[in-house]
Amino acid sequence: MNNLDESLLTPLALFSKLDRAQIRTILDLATPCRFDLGATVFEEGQEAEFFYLLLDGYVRVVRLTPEGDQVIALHIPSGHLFGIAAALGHTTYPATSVAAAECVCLSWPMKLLQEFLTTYEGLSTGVYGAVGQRVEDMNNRILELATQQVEQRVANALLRLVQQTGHKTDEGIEIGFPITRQDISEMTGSTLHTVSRLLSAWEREGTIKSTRKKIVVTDPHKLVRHST
Amino acid sequence: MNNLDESLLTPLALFSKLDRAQIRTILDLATPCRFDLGATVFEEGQEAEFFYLLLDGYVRVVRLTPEGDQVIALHIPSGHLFGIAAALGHTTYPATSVAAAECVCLSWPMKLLQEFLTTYEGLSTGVYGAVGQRVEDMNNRILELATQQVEQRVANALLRLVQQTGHKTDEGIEIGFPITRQDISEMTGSTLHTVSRLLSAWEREGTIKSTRKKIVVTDPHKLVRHST
DNA sequence: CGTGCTCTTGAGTGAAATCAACACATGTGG
DNA sequence: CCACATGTGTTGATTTCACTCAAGAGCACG
Repeated sequence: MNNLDESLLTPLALFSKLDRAQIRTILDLATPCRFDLGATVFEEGQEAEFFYLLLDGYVRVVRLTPEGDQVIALHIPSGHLFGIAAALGHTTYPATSVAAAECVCLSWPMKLLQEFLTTYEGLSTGVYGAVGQRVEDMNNRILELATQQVEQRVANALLRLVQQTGHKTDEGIEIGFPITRQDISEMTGSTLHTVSRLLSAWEREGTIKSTRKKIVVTDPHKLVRHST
Repeated sequence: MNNLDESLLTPLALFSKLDRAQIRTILDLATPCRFDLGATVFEEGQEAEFFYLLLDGYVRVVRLTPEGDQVIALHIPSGHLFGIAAALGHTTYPATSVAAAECVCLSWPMKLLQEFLTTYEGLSTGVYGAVGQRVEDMNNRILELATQQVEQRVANALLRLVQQTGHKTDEGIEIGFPITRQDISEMTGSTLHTVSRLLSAWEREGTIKSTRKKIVVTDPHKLVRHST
Protein backbone atom coordinates (compact mmCIF):
# COMPACT_ATOMS: atom_id res chain seq x y z
CA MET A 1 0.00 0.00 0.00
CA ASN A 2 1.43 3.33 -1.06
CA ASN A 3 0.31 6.72 0.16
CA LEU A 4 -0.46 8.62 -2.99
CA ASP A 5 -2.87 11.45 -2.54
CA GLU A 6 -6.24 11.21 -4.27
CA SER A 7 -5.93 14.80 -5.38
CA LEU A 8 -3.47 13.58 -8.01
CA LEU A 9 -6.32 12.06 -9.99
CA THR A 10 -9.47 13.90 -8.98
CA PRO A 11 -8.81 17.00 -11.11
CA LEU A 12 -8.28 14.95 -14.28
CA ALA A 13 -11.12 14.76 -16.80
CA LEU A 14 -10.32 11.09 -17.31
CA PHE A 15 -11.36 10.21 -13.78
CA SER A 16 -14.19 12.69 -13.37
CA LYS A 17 -16.86 10.01 -13.46
CA LEU A 18 -15.30 7.89 -10.73
CA ASP A 19 -16.07 8.23 -7.04
CA ARG A 20 -13.51 8.58 -4.25
CA ALA A 21 -13.46 4.90 -3.39
CA GLN A 22 -12.81 3.87 -6.99
CA ILE A 23 -10.02 6.39 -7.33
CA ARG A 24 -8.53 5.12 -4.07
CA THR A 25 -8.54 1.57 -5.39
CA ILE A 26 -6.90 2.53 -8.64
CA LEU A 27 -4.34 4.67 -6.89
CA ASP A 28 -3.37 1.91 -4.49
CA LEU A 29 -2.46 -0.28 -7.46
CA ALA A 30 -0.25 2.37 -9.03
CA THR A 31 3.52 2.63 -8.95
CA PRO A 32 4.93 6.14 -9.14
CA CYS A 33 8.00 6.75 -11.27
CA ARG A 34 10.21 9.55 -12.53
CA PHE A 35 12.12 10.04 -15.78
CA ASP A 36 14.95 12.47 -16.49
CA LEU A 37 14.96 14.56 -19.62
CA GLY A 38 15.87 12.30 -22.52
CA ALA A 39 15.21 9.07 -20.64
CA THR A 40 13.39 6.30 -22.49
CA VAL A 41 10.17 5.10 -20.89
CA PHE A 42 9.70 2.19 -23.25
CA GLU A 43 10.76 1.19 -26.73
CA GLU A 44 8.90 0.24 -29.87
CA GLY A 45 8.43 -3.50 -30.15
CA GLN A 46 8.96 -4.26 -26.46
CA GLU A 47 6.45 -6.43 -24.68
CA ALA A 48 3.88 -3.94 -23.34
CA GLU A 49 4.15 -4.58 -19.61
CA PHE A 50 2.87 -1.32 -18.19
CA PHE A 51 0.67 1.59 -19.06
CA TYR A 52 1.29 5.07 -17.72
CA LEU A 53 -0.39 8.23 -16.59
CA LEU A 54 1.72 11.33 -17.05
CA LEU A 55 1.34 13.55 -13.98
CA ASP A 56 3.93 16.15 -14.86
CA GLY A 57 6.25 16.84 -17.77
CA TYR A 58 6.02 15.96 -21.44
CA VAL A 59 6.51 12.67 -23.21
CA ARG A 60 7.61 12.45 -26.81
CA VAL A 61 6.39 9.52 -28.88
CA VAL A 62 8.85 8.64 -31.65
CA ARG A 63 9.18 6.05 -34.36
CA LEU A 64 12.27 4.89 -36.14
CA THR A 65 12.44 3.84 -39.78
CA PRO A 66 14.49 0.85 -40.89
CA GLU A 67 16.84 3.39 -42.52
CA GLY A 68 17.40 5.07 -39.17
CA ASP A 69 15.36 8.22 -39.70
CA GLN A 70 13.47 9.29 -36.64
CA VAL A 71 9.95 10.71 -36.76
CA ILE A 72 8.19 12.33 -33.82
CA ALA A 73 4.60 11.10 -33.82
CA LEU A 74 3.20 13.29 -31.05
CA HIS A 75 3.78 14.88 -27.66
CA ILE A 76 1.79 13.80 -24.64
CA PRO A 77 0.89 16.57 -22.18
CA SER A 78 0.48 15.94 -18.47
CA GLY A 79 -2.78 14.43 -17.30
CA HIS A 80 -2.91 11.96 -20.16
CA LEU A 81 -2.45 8.23 -20.39
CA PHE A 82 0.16 6.73 -22.67
CA GLY A 83 1.40 3.28 -23.55
CA ILE A 84 -2.19 2.02 -23.68
CA ALA A 85 -1.41 -0.29 -26.59
CA ALA A 86 -3.33 -3.15 -25.10
CA ALA A 87 -6.61 -1.25 -25.29
CA LEU A 88 -6.27 -1.58 -29.05
CA GLY A 89 -5.28 -5.20 -29.09
CA HIS A 90 -1.50 -4.79 -29.21
CA THR A 91 0.77 -6.83 -27.00
CA THR A 92 3.88 -4.80 -27.83
CA TYR A 93 4.39 -1.02 -27.79
CA PRO A 94 3.87 0.41 -31.27
CA ALA A 95 6.26 3.33 -30.69
CA THR A 96 9.05 4.51 -28.42
CA SER A 97 8.36 7.00 -25.61
CA VAL A 98 10.98 9.42 -24.39
CA ALA A 99 10.80 12.07 -21.68
CA ALA A 100 10.88 15.48 -23.41
CA ALA A 101 11.19 17.12 -19.99
CA GLU A 102 11.49 15.91 -16.42
CA CYS A 103 8.55 13.56 -16.03
CA VAL A 104 6.52 12.21 -13.14
CA CYS A 105 4.25 9.28 -13.93
CA LEU A 106 2.13 6.58 -12.43
CA SER A 107 2.27 3.12 -13.93
CA TRP A 108 0.11 0.04 -13.78
CA PRO A 109 0.62 -3.51 -15.05
CA MET A 110 -0.96 -3.75 -18.50
CA LYS A 111 -3.26 -6.57 -17.49
CA LEU A 112 -5.10 -4.18 -15.19
CA LEU A 113 -6.08 -2.00 -18.16
CA GLN A 114 -8.74 -4.40 -19.45
CA GLU A 115 -9.94 -4.85 -15.92
CA PHE A 116 -10.18 -1.11 -15.28
CA LEU A 117 -12.01 -0.52 -18.54
CA THR A 118 -14.68 -3.11 -17.85
CA THR A 119 -15.01 -2.42 -14.12
CA TYR A 120 -15.15 1.36 -14.24
CA GLU A 121 -17.73 2.22 -16.85
CA GLY A 122 -16.86 5.92 -16.80
CA LEU A 123 -13.22 5.29 -17.54
CA SER A 124 -13.61 3.57 -20.90
CA THR A 125 -15.43 6.55 -22.41
CA GLY A 126 -12.53 8.76 -21.47
CA VAL A 127 -9.86 6.36 -22.61
CA TYR A 128 -11.42 5.67 -25.96
CA GLY A 129 -12.24 9.34 -26.36
CA ALA A 130 -8.53 10.07 -25.93
CA VAL A 131 -7.71 7.41 -28.50
CA GLY A 132 -10.20 9.03 -30.85
CA GLN A 133 -8.54 12.37 -30.32
CA ARG A 134 -5.18 10.91 -31.25
CA VAL A 135 -6.60 9.20 -34.31
CA GLU A 136 -7.96 12.53 -35.41
CA ASP A 137 -4.59 14.20 -34.81
CA MET A 138 -2.86 11.54 -36.85
CA ASN A 139 -5.37 12.00 -39.63
CA ASN A 140 -4.71 15.70 -39.72
CA ARG A 141 -1.01 15.04 -39.72
CA ILE A 142 -1.38 12.84 -42.79
CA LEU A 143 -3.40 15.54 -44.50
CA GLU A 144 -0.71 18.08 -43.70
CA LEU A 145 2.17 15.91 -44.86
CA ALA A 146 0.35 15.03 -48.06
CA THR A 147 -0.74 18.50 -49.10
CA GLN A 148 1.24 21.26 -47.39
CA GLN A 149 4.64 22.79 -47.96
CA VAL A 150 7.37 22.59 -45.36
CA GLU A 151 6.84 26.19 -44.24
CA GLN A 152 3.19 25.55 -43.49
CA ARG A 153 3.91 22.30 -41.72
CA VAL A 154 6.51 23.90 -39.47
CA ALA A 155 4.17 26.78 -38.68
CA ASN A 156 1.40 24.32 -37.83
CA ALA A 157 3.73 22.25 -35.67
CA LEU A 158 4.75 25.34 -33.69
CA LEU A 159 1.14 26.44 -33.30
CA ARG A 160 0.21 23.01 -32.00
CA LEU A 161 3.11 23.01 -29.54
CA VAL A 162 2.17 26.47 -28.34
CA GLN A 163 -1.45 25.47 -27.96
CA GLN A 164 -0.70 22.25 -26.11
CA THR A 165 2.28 23.18 -24.01
CA GLY A 166 2.66 26.96 -24.18
CA HIS A 167 2.82 29.23 -21.16
CA LYS A 168 2.72 33.00 -21.18
CA THR A 169 5.89 35.01 -20.60
CA ASP A 170 6.36 38.76 -20.86
CA GLU A 171 7.66 38.37 -24.43
CA GLY A 172 4.98 36.03 -25.70
CA ILE A 173 4.05 32.38 -25.41
CA GLU A 174 6.86 29.94 -24.76
CA ILE A 175 6.89 26.28 -25.67
CA GLY A 176 6.78 24.25 -22.46
CA PHE A 177 9.87 22.10 -22.91
CA PRO A 178 13.30 22.35 -24.53
CA ILE A 179 13.10 21.71 -28.25
CA THR A 180 15.72 21.76 -30.99
CA ARG A 181 15.58 22.52 -34.73
CA GLN A 182 16.27 18.85 -35.23
CA ASP A 183 13.20 17.93 -33.15
CA ILE A 184 11.00 20.20 -35.21
CA SER A 185 12.35 18.75 -38.43
CA GLU A 186 11.48 15.28 -37.13
CA MET A 187 7.95 16.45 -36.38
CA THR A 188 7.46 17.87 -39.86
CA GLY A 189 9.32 15.47 -42.11
CA SER A 190 11.94 18.05 -42.97
CA THR A 191 15.57 18.84 -42.18
CA LEU A 192 17.13 20.87 -39.39
CA HIS A 193 18.65 23.19 -42.02
CA THR A 194 15.33 24.13 -43.52
CA VAL A 195 13.77 24.59 -40.09
CA SER A 196 16.66 26.78 -39.01
CA ARG A 197 16.24 28.98 -42.08
CA LEU A 198 12.51 29.34 -41.46
CA LEU A 199 12.93 30.19 -37.78
CA SER A 200 15.66 32.71 -38.62
CA ALA A 201 13.36 34.38 -41.13
CA TRP A 202 10.49 34.44 -38.64
CA GLU A 203 12.73 35.86 -35.94
CA ARG A 204 13.80 38.66 -38.34
CA GLU A 205 10.18 39.57 -39.07
CA GLY A 206 9.31 39.53 -35.35
CA THR A 207 7.09 36.48 -35.25
CA ILE A 208 9.17 34.50 -32.78
CA LYS A 209 12.18 34.79 -30.50
CA SER A 210 14.45 31.86 -30.12
CA THR A 211 17.52 30.89 -28.20
CA ARG A 212 19.11 27.49 -27.84
CA LYS A 213 16.36 24.89 -27.26
CA LYS A 214 13.83 27.59 -26.48
CA ILE A 215 11.19 29.15 -28.69
CA VAL A 216 8.87 32.02 -27.77
CA VAL A 217 6.09 32.93 -30.16
CA THR A 218 5.67 36.70 -29.98
CA ASP A 219 3.12 37.11 -32.77
CA PRO A 220 0.90 34.03 -33.13
CA HIS A 221 -1.21 35.76 -35.74
CA LYS A 222 1.71 36.04 -38.14
CA LEU A 223 2.44 32.38 -37.54
CA VAL A 224 -1.12 31.50 -38.47
CA ARG A 225 -0.63 33.34 -41.74
CA HIS A 226 2.43 31.21 -42.47
CA SER A 227 0.42 28.09 -41.71
CA THR A 228 -2.08 28.29 -44.57
CA MET B 1 -37.88 -8.64 -39.01
CA ASN B 2 -35.77 -9.26 -42.08
CA ASN B 3 -34.60 -12.59 -43.35
CA LEU B 4 -30.87 -12.16 -43.63
CA ASP B 5 -28.96 -15.38 -43.51
CA GLU B 6 -26.67 -15.99 -40.55
CA SER B 7 -23.98 -17.27 -42.87
CA LEU B 8 -23.32 -13.62 -43.79
CA LEU B 9 -21.69 -13.04 -40.42
CA THR B 10 -20.52 -16.43 -39.18
CA PRO B 11 -17.39 -16.60 -41.37
CA LEU B 12 -16.15 -13.18 -40.20
CA ALA B 13 -13.39 -13.08 -37.61
CA LEU B 14 -15.18 -10.17 -35.95
CA PHE B 15 -18.10 -12.39 -34.94
CA SER B 16 -16.21 -15.57 -34.29
CA LYS B 17 -16.73 -15.39 -30.55
CA LEU B 18 -20.51 -14.98 -30.74
CA ASP B 19 -22.97 -17.84 -30.74
CA ARG B 20 -25.78 -18.35 -33.25
CA ALA B 21 -28.45 -16.71 -31.13
CA GLN B 22 -26.37 -13.58 -30.64
CA ILE B 23 -25.64 -13.34 -34.35
CA ARG B 24 -29.35 -13.80 -35.07
CA THR B 25 -30.21 -10.91 -32.74
CA ILE B 26 -27.64 -8.61 -34.29
CA LEU B 27 -28.67 -9.57 -37.79
CA ASP B 28 -32.33 -8.89 -37.10
CA LEU B 29 -31.45 -5.31 -36.17
CA ALA B 30 -29.49 -4.72 -39.37
CA THR B 31 -30.62 -2.91 -42.49
CA PRO B 32 -29.02 -4.09 -45.73
CA CYS B 33 -27.97 -1.50 -48.29
CA ARG B 34 -26.17 -1.21 -51.60
CA PHE B 35 -23.96 1.50 -53.08
CA ASP B 36 -22.99 2.03 -56.70
CA LEU B 37 -19.40 2.71 -57.65
CA GLY B 38 -18.63 6.28 -56.72
CA ALA B 39 -21.62 6.69 -54.42
CA THR B 40 -21.07 8.45 -51.12
CA VAL B 41 -21.97 6.46 -48.01
CA PHE B 42 -21.53 9.37 -45.63
CA GLU B 43 -19.65 12.65 -45.51
CA GLU B 44 -17.10 14.11 -43.13
CA GLY B 45 -18.74 16.24 -40.48
CA GLN B 46 -22.20 14.72 -40.79
CA GLU B 47 -23.99 13.54 -37.67
CA ALA B 48 -22.90 9.91 -37.30
CA GLU B 49 -26.27 8.14 -37.50
CA PHE B 50 -25.25 4.69 -38.62
CA PHE B 51 -22.33 2.35 -38.59
CA TYR B 52 -21.71 -0.17 -41.34
CA LEU B 53 -20.38 -3.61 -42.06
CA LEU B 54 -19.04 -4.04 -45.57
CA LEU B 55 -20.15 -7.40 -46.95
CA ASP B 56 -18.87 -7.02 -50.47
CA GLY B 57 -16.95 -4.39 -52.44
CA TYR B 58 -14.47 -1.77 -51.33
CA VAL B 59 -14.97 1.50 -49.53
CA ARG B 60 -12.60 4.41 -49.89
CA VAL B 61 -12.14 6.77 -46.93
CA VAL B 62 -11.21 10.27 -48.07
CA ARG B 63 -10.56 13.63 -46.46
CA LEU B 64 -10.75 17.05 -48.03
CA THR B 65 -8.48 19.95 -47.13
CA PRO B 66 -9.85 23.50 -46.82
CA GLU B 67 -7.96 24.25 -50.06
CA GLY B 68 -9.86 21.52 -51.88
CA ASP B 69 -7.12 18.89 -52.10
CA GLN B 70 -8.37 15.39 -51.59
CA VAL B 71 -6.44 12.75 -49.66
CA ILE B 72 -7.33 9.07 -49.56
CA ALA B 73 -6.87 7.88 -45.99
CA LEU B 74 -7.44 4.16 -46.50
CA HIS B 75 -9.43 1.48 -48.25
CA ILE B 76 -11.78 -0.81 -46.36
CA PRO B 77 -11.94 -4.41 -47.58
CA SER B 78 -15.07 -6.53 -47.26
CA GLY B 79 -15.78 -8.09 -43.90
CA HIS B 80 -14.80 -4.96 -42.00
CA LEU B 81 -16.77 -2.40 -40.06
CA PHE B 82 -16.58 1.27 -40.98
CA GLY B 83 -18.14 4.49 -39.75
CA ILE B 84 -17.58 3.39 -36.15
CA ALA B 85 -16.77 6.94 -35.07
CA ALA B 86 -18.85 6.65 -31.93
CA ALA B 87 -16.62 3.91 -30.51
CA LEU B 88 -13.95 6.59 -30.22
CA GLY B 89 -16.16 9.28 -28.79
CA HIS B 90 -17.05 11.12 -31.99
CA THR B 91 -20.60 12.18 -32.75
CA THR B 92 -19.84 13.15 -36.35
CA TYR B 93 -18.02 11.19 -39.05
CA PRO B 94 -14.34 12.18 -39.17
CA ALA B 95 -13.98 11.41 -42.88
CA THR B 96 -16.02 10.82 -46.02
CA SER B 97 -16.68 7.29 -47.27
CA VAL B 98 -17.17 6.52 -50.95
CA ALA B 99 -17.82 3.22 -52.69
CA ALA B 100 -14.66 2.31 -54.64
CA ALA B 101 -16.58 -0.55 -56.25
CA GLU B 102 -20.12 -1.88 -56.10
CA CYS B 103 -20.78 -2.30 -52.39
CA VAL B 104 -23.13 -4.35 -50.28
CA CYS B 105 -23.37 -3.37 -46.61
CA LEU B 106 -25.33 -3.84 -43.46
CA SER B 107 -26.04 -0.82 -41.31
CA TRP B 108 -27.13 -0.27 -37.74
CA PRO B 109 -28.18 2.85 -35.85
CA MET B 110 -25.09 4.24 -34.10
CA LYS B 111 -26.65 4.04 -30.65
CA LEU B 112 -26.62 0.26 -30.94
CA LEU B 113 -22.82 0.27 -31.20
CA GLN B 114 -22.23 1.02 -27.51
CA GLU B 115 -24.88 -1.52 -26.65
CA PHE B 116 -23.32 -4.23 -28.81
CA LEU B 117 -19.86 -3.55 -27.41
CA THR B 118 -20.93 -3.89 -23.79
CA THR B 119 -23.41 -6.72 -24.33
CA TYR B 120 -21.24 -8.95 -26.52
CA GLU B 121 -17.93 -9.25 -24.75
CA GLY B 122 -16.26 -10.97 -27.70
CA LEU B 123 -17.17 -8.22 -30.10
CA SER B 124 -15.32 -5.36 -28.42
CA THR B 125 -11.98 -7.14 -28.67
CA GLY B 126 -12.45 -7.47 -32.39
CA VAL B 127 -13.68 -3.93 -32.89
CA TYR B 128 -10.90 -2.31 -30.92
CA GLY B 129 -8.40 -4.65 -32.48
CA ALA B 130 -9.51 -3.36 -35.87
CA VAL B 131 -9.16 0.21 -34.64
CA GLY B 132 -5.66 -0.63 -33.44
CA GLN B 133 -4.83 -2.05 -36.83
CA ARG B 134 -5.92 1.18 -38.49
CA VAL B 135 -4.00 3.30 -36.03
CA GLU B 136 -0.92 1.29 -36.87
CA ASP B 137 -1.56 1.74 -40.59
CA MET B 138 -1.90 5.49 -40.13
CA ASN B 139 1.29 5.57 -38.16
CA ASN B 140 3.15 3.80 -40.91
CA ARG B 141 1.63 6.16 -43.43
CA ILE B 142 2.97 9.13 -41.47
CA LEU B 143 6.39 7.53 -41.36
CA GLU B 144 6.29 6.99 -45.10
CA LEU B 145 5.14 10.49 -45.91
CA ALA B 146 7.74 12.00 -43.62
CA THR B 147 10.76 10.03 -44.77
CA GLN B 148 10.28 8.41 -48.17
CA GLN B 149 10.46 9.67 -51.72
CA VAL B 150 7.48 9.63 -54.02
CA GLU B 151 8.67 6.55 -55.89
CA GLN B 152 8.87 4.53 -52.69
CA ARG B 153 5.53 5.76 -51.48
CA VAL B 154 3.80 4.82 -54.72
CA ALA B 155 5.44 1.40 -54.69
CA ASN B 156 4.32 0.86 -51.11
CA ALA B 157 0.80 2.00 -51.90
CA LEU B 158 0.58 -0.49 -54.75
CA LEU B 159 1.95 -3.27 -52.61
CA ARG B 160 -0.60 -2.54 -49.94
CA LEU B 161 -3.43 -2.52 -52.47
CA VAL B 162 -2.23 -5.78 -53.94
CA GLN B 163 -1.94 -7.32 -50.52
CA GLN B 164 -5.35 -6.17 -49.32
CA THR B 165 -7.42 -6.42 -52.46
CA GLY B 166 -5.41 -8.31 -55.05
CA HIS B 167 -6.59 -11.44 -56.83
CA LYS B 168 -4.56 -13.69 -59.03
CA THR B 169 -4.93 -13.57 -62.80
CA ASP B 170 -2.86 -15.36 -65.42
CA GLU B 171 -0.68 -12.26 -65.88
CA GLY B 172 -0.06 -11.53 -62.21
CA ILE B 173 -1.97 -10.05 -59.28
CA GLU B 174 -4.66 -7.51 -60.11
CA ILE B 175 -5.91 -4.78 -57.81
CA GLY B 176 -9.47 -5.59 -56.82
CA PHE B 177 -11.23 -2.45 -57.91
CA PRO B 178 -10.91 0.24 -60.62
CA ILE B 179 -8.25 2.77 -59.70
CA THR B 180 -6.88 5.79 -61.54
CA ARG B 181 -3.51 7.53 -61.48
CA GLN B 182 -5.28 10.38 -59.77
CA ASP B 183 -6.45 8.03 -56.99
CA ILE B 184 -2.93 6.77 -56.42
CA SER B 185 -1.61 10.31 -56.30
CA GLU B 186 -4.21 11.09 -53.63
CA MET B 187 -3.06 8.08 -51.62
CA THR B 188 0.57 9.11 -51.78
CA GLY B 189 0.47 12.90 -51.55
CA SER B 190 1.72 13.28 -55.09
CA THR B 191 0.38 14.25 -58.53
CA LEU B 192 -1.20 12.17 -61.25
CA HIS B 193 1.61 13.20 -63.60
CA THR B 194 4.35 11.81 -61.42
CA VAL B 195 2.39 8.62 -60.79
CA SER B 196 1.80 8.21 -64.51
CA ARG B 197 5.51 8.57 -65.22
CA LEU B 198 6.39 6.00 -62.55
CA LEU B 199 3.83 3.47 -63.76
CA SER B 200 4.99 3.94 -67.35
CA ALA B 201 8.56 3.28 -66.32
CA TRP B 202 7.54 0.20 -64.31
CA GLU B 203 5.50 -1.10 -67.21
CA ARG B 204 8.52 -0.70 -69.51
CA GLU B 205 10.70 -2.70 -67.14
CA GLY B 206 8.04 -5.42 -66.82
CA THR B 207 7.03 -4.85 -63.20
CA ILE B 208 3.37 -4.10 -63.89
CA LYS B 209 0.80 -4.07 -66.67
CA SER B 210 -1.77 -1.35 -66.70
CA THR B 211 -4.75 -0.35 -68.73
CA ARG B 212 -7.34 2.30 -67.99
CA LYS B 213 -8.34 2.03 -64.29
CA LYS B 214 -6.73 -1.38 -64.00
CA ILE B 215 -3.35 -2.37 -62.64
CA VAL B 216 -1.81 -5.84 -62.64
CA VAL B 217 1.42 -6.41 -60.77
CA THR B 218 3.43 -8.95 -62.73
CA ASP B 219 6.62 -8.84 -60.68
CA PRO B 220 5.96 -7.99 -57.03
CA HIS B 221 9.60 -8.51 -56.15
CA LYS B 222 10.72 -5.68 -58.40
CA LEU B 223 8.07 -3.50 -56.83
CA VAL B 224 9.43 -4.30 -53.38
CA ARG B 225 12.84 -3.14 -54.57
CA HIS B 226 11.32 0.19 -55.61
CA SER B 227 9.68 0.52 -52.22
CA THR B 228 12.82 0.81 -50.10
C1' DC C 1 -19.24 11.07 -83.55
C1' DG C 2 -18.46 14.43 -80.47
C1' DT C 3 -17.62 15.20 -75.49
C1' DG C 4 -15.69 14.02 -71.36
C1' DC C 5 -12.44 11.30 -68.63
C1' DT C 6 -8.11 9.07 -68.38
C1' DC C 7 -3.49 8.68 -69.47
C1' DT C 8 1.10 10.05 -71.51
C1' DT C 9 5.07 12.77 -72.32
C1' DG C 10 8.07 16.84 -72.87
C1' DA C 11 9.94 21.21 -71.07
C1' DG C 12 10.67 24.51 -67.53
C1' DT C 13 10.67 25.75 -62.65
C1' DG C 14 11.06 25.85 -57.91
C1' DA C 15 11.12 24.22 -53.15
C1' DA C 16 13.71 21.90 -50.21
C1' DA C 17 17.38 18.49 -49.66
C1' DT C 18 22.24 17.93 -49.64
C1' DC C 19 26.92 19.47 -49.22
C1' DA C 20 30.00 22.35 -46.78
C1' DA C 21 31.83 25.42 -43.48
C1' DC C 22 31.74 27.88 -39.48
C1' DA C 23 30.04 30.07 -35.00
C1' DC C 24 28.66 29.60 -30.51
C1' DA C 25 27.22 27.44 -26.27
C1' DT C 26 27.68 23.77 -22.76
C1' DG C 27 29.81 20.59 -20.13
C1' DT C 28 33.95 17.60 -18.97
C1' DG C 29 38.29 16.23 -17.51
C1' DG C 30 43.02 17.25 -17.10
C1' DC D 1 40.79 27.44 -15.18
C1' DC D 2 41.67 26.20 -19.61
C1' DA D 3 41.51 22.89 -23.56
C1' DC D 4 38.72 20.27 -25.93
C1' DA D 5 34.90 17.52 -27.37
C1' DT D 6 30.19 17.61 -28.26
C1' DG D 7 25.79 19.32 -29.32
C1' DT D 8 23.32 23.07 -31.37
C1' DG D 9 22.44 26.62 -34.66
C1' DT D 10 23.42 29.61 -38.90
C1' DT D 11 24.15 30.45 -43.61
C1' DG D 12 25.83 30.02 -48.42
C1' DA D 13 26.28 27.17 -52.72
C1' DT D 14 24.75 23.44 -55.35
C1' DT D 15 21.76 19.88 -56.83
C1' DT D 16 17.78 17.20 -57.50
C1' DC D 17 13.29 15.55 -57.22
C1' DA D 18 8.90 16.27 -58.19
C1' DC D 19 5.59 19.84 -59.24
C1' DT D 20 3.63 22.92 -62.68
C1' DC D 21 2.60 24.10 -67.30
C1' DA D 22 1.37 22.52 -71.80
C1' DA D 23 -0.23 19.65 -75.40
C1' DG D 24 -2.02 15.82 -77.29
C1' DA D 25 -3.49 10.84 -77.73
C1' DG D 26 -6.66 7.05 -76.62
C1' DC D 27 -10.87 5.22 -74.77
C1' DA D 28 -15.76 4.96 -73.36
C1' DC D 29 -20.27 6.47 -73.30
C1' DG D 30 -24.33 8.78 -74.56
